Amino acid sequence: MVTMQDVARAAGVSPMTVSNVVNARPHVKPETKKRVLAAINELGYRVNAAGRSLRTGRTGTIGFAVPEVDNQYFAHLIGCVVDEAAQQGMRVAIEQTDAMRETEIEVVSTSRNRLYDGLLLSTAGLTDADTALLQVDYPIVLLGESLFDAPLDHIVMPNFDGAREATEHLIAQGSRRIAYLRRPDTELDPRREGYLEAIARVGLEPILIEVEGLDIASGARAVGAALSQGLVVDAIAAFTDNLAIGAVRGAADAGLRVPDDLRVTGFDNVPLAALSVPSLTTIAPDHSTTAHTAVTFLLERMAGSTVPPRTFTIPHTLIVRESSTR
Amino acid sequence: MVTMQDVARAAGVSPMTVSNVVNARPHVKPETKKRVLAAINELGYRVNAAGRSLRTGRTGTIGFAVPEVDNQYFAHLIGCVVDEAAQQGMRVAIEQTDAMRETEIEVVSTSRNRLYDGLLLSTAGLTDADTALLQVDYPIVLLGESLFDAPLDHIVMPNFDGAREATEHLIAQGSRRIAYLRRPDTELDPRREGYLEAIARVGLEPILIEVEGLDIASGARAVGAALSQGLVVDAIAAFTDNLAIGAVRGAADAGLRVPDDLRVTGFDNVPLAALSVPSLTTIAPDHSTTAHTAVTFLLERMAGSTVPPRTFTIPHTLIVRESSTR
DNA sequence: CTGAAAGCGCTAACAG
DNA sequence: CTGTTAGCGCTTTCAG
Repeated sequence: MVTMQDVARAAGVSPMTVSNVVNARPHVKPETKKRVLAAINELGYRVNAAGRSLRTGRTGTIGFAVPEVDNQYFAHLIGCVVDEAAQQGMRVAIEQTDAMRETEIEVVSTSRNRLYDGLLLSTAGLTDADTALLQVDYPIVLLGESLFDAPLDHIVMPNFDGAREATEHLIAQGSRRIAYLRRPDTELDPRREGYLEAIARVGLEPILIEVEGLDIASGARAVGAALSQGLVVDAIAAFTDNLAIGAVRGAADAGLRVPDDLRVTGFDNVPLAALSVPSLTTIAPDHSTTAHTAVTFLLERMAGSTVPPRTFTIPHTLIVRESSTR
Repeated sequence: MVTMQDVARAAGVSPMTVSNVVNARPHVKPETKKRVLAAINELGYRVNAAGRSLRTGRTGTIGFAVPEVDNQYFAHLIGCVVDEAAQQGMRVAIEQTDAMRETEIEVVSTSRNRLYDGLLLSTAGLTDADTALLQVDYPIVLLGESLFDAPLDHIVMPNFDGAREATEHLIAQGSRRIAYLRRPDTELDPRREGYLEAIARVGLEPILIEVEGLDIASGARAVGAALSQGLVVDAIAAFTDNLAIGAVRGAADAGLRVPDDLRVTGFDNVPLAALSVPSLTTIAPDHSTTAHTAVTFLLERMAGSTVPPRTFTIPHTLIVRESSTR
């Protein structure tokens, strides 16, 4: 391995000068700089990130822990975060937690994290009881659900309002038997609360269908099973776009067509939502604003900011497409 | 920051003993070990990855460079690779290259890579002329297209055979005006060659539709435009599932229904393929075998293997679904 | 079974 | 503008 020492020797300067050149610091005579660069090229020198990190205490990498990479919503968000971070000169390492509390805790607390200058944590499994675990000596920004309050910056989805608006839209379209396709495993779901509020406001009967997982197949199975068991509904508000797309498939399996027999709405506005057949009515959070705000908050903390923890609610719009209109 | 020194002092042992405990090495008296673990817990000690890396020369992280994270196919493959690597005790950092040659070169050659013990490179922009750039002092395994031959392990897609089989399937279904939805920017496309072979074998006329990008929207636009300009086809073999799903959308925009008016096949078998409406006939490469083989090859190289470069062709099957059958 | 010494590659602080 | 010194936290080596 070629070290700074080697380059310094070859160029007839000190390692410090090589360091100055490599880090583009001012006050290096052009002539010297040229000699150093030539030596770097000739020897094929690359700075050793471990040495630099050990010295500076920074790695230039932020971690991004997501429940699942293979999920339209997170895949898209990862793309946005990677772009945003790259603009600010940071790399992003992805950690997959499988939405499991243990894995999330492991990501936060094990040595792994020392490879990161900060962590974006899209948590799905942690609860109020775990907030103490989030008190670590590097910055964390929480992303996604707003299920508990740790003293950390927090980017939250417009869960309650978004789900309420989607449900109101279905009501306005004329649906009266509106089911909510609910996530499993948690009693705390602001989107369900939003749905329930809209339903209660006009005196309709709430109908809940529970899925096993958050993938498309789970949505298809749950809706297919419910319909074939004789459940009568004329609309479904799904917890996510993925589930909504699965619901369309499940309806097809039960011989129902969307939107003719059944209106469907999603949540997330993943890229596919605009392009599936039928295209999907959904709540669209602004993904790039999300990524931008999350990365900015984190970098500010990494730079030492001590302003009180902030909560940023992602702006959203209802996008009406084919799946809910006739 | 708590260091090994601190722990050693607190436990009344030497740093070396702490190291031995942390790394689960044998020959530490149980009693000593208990004392050390207690101190670690009390002080909240975490090993510093930079220090360890600097000393050992390894980081425990492999890089995975993909053209695009926000792409069904790669998102799914990333999930498989992360799982596979985790089983082997490795972390995965994702690099996004946007399929650009410059970015791919940057990933390979800049200092960034020193953070990785090895690199999985799913290349899309490099050509024969660039193979010299891939001669670096850490292992690289190439993934995906087989457009050039570098002296490296290479996992290749069953491009030619897969596309030929998909096209033959469309012919067997009765289609006679079969278009190939081709990727942009490259003259080298083994999938197109497979399509052309199948077409030529039965004396049909080849029809090529070119897309601008590889996302769903591009497929929709290209097919929608071609059909509305009067192109008459009764089947489309698409370069990828993404494009196929877009093609279904584009056909709908032009008033055609799949499979009634138009048969469609894809390539990749992304999770959505089974769950879209209509479900998508496609070539299914074995993703988990892909991930397993890629990670295994890379770890073998990292362990010092010097066997000649290997080429592994991913096994595949044709999965017939609704989009191509009436 | 445990410890002492040395050094991995880099850069902060200061001196010249 | 350039060099010297020192040390970041860890583990390898070898001695006890």
